[in-house]
Amino acid sequence: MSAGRRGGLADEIVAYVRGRILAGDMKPGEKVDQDAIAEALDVSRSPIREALVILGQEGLLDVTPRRGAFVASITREDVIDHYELFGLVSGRVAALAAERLSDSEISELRLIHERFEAATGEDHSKLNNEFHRLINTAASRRTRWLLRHLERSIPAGFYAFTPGWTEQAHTGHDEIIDAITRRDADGARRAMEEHLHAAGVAAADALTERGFWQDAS
Amino acid sequence: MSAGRRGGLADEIVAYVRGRILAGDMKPGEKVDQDAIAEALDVSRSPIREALVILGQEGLLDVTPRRGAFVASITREDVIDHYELFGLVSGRVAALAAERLSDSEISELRLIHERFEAATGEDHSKLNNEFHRLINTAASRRTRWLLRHLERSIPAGFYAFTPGWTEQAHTGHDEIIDAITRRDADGARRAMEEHLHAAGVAAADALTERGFWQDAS
DNA sequence: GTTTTGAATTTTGTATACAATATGTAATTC
DNA sequence: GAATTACATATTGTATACAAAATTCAAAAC
Repeated sequence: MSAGRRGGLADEIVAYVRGRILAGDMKPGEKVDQDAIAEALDVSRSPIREALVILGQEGLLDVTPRRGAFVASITREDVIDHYELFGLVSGRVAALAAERLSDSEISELRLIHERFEAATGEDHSKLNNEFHRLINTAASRRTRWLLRHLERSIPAGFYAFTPGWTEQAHTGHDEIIDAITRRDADGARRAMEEHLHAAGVAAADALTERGFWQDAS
Repeated sequence: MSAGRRGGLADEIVAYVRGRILAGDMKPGEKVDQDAIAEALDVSRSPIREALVILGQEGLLDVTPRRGAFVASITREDVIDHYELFGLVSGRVAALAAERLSDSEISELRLIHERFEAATGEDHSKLNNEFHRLINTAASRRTRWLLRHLERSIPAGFYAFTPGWTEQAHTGHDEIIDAITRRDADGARRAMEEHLHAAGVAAADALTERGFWQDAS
């Protein structure tokens, strides 16, 4: 950890380990060696242990008291299901948004949506975040808290926006906006649930691409 | 931490701090002093820091990089909302249970329910857990994972079964069982959502009783 | 040949030590 | 007198040290 970091090393280590797992670099069931990370990143085990605790809470690691941390054995079903749950909560929020968002907020949403359509590469992820974040302003504090957790937990909101998925996402956003504009709460819920289900499939496919799931050694 | 503990001190510290917060002993906004806990429990700061990370993830503490951990300012609305979300997920599981539980499992559920009715004091919490756990067998692995988190997070599943709440819980369970027996998925969902909403109100009231929310100093 | 047992080694968990930042207090300035 | 600055203190974050448990591997027993 070369840069003159002054605090919050654990967060960087979390990002590092999560990245390696999601990249398919560390396989499910594999042991996470604290000393190995310590050497790789040139840090002590203190912040590493805190990072492993966080990843354990997120569900990416199984942490057993005296045995250590292991990469969780996540199945395709887990990922699909995770997004389904994400959709359950997001759907409720979308329904609220259809009722509570002001007209000007809806205009802003549409603007973000149009920029998404025109955008390229990296920007898609950023604009996607903006899109969902604006909708989520309709949710309670606690709901937003839960969404944040679901988002960073497991393989959510990480995968690259591949050409195919970008197109699909655009269609999904389109339907969501339409329903919200119509003030159709139930339609917004359904559209959001379907959108996130599709996102789950896309995420699972992306993980398959990366050689996630199991070790073919 | 007198007993000859061999590993997993952090979990005990989590329980200790969470207990103190939920008991209204540590007030929202108050700083959590690592040294103070270290002295009180006679442990080093290493496991304490891991405990604070966990409690931060749970939402009971606000942890800021170089400033320390503070008791989160949880409002009554947060608690109500938390249970609402809990109900959203549990409701979906109840709907699944109405479709998927075998007849013998439903009989078992009814048995637990009858024991709950007859039970006294401490047993209510245990039987309540059994009741919900059996229903949750109908859920996917990931859903159970989320429920576990929602359950231990914030003030959920902690409060004492006061006479009034026990009665209310019994009524709620009754309706849930009826709907499941009728194989009425949507009815089970509604019954579960209502049950957990009532639980949220009960929890919020219990916290009020304990002098939670704010410091009247 | 397989299983069991028992040290040697590795790795985790906790404690302590040290460095850097934040906090609190008092003196100084306007 | 209020605000600001400089210094002293306290507290956090990270590194290192040490103790205990788990894993490994080889020798011995069956």
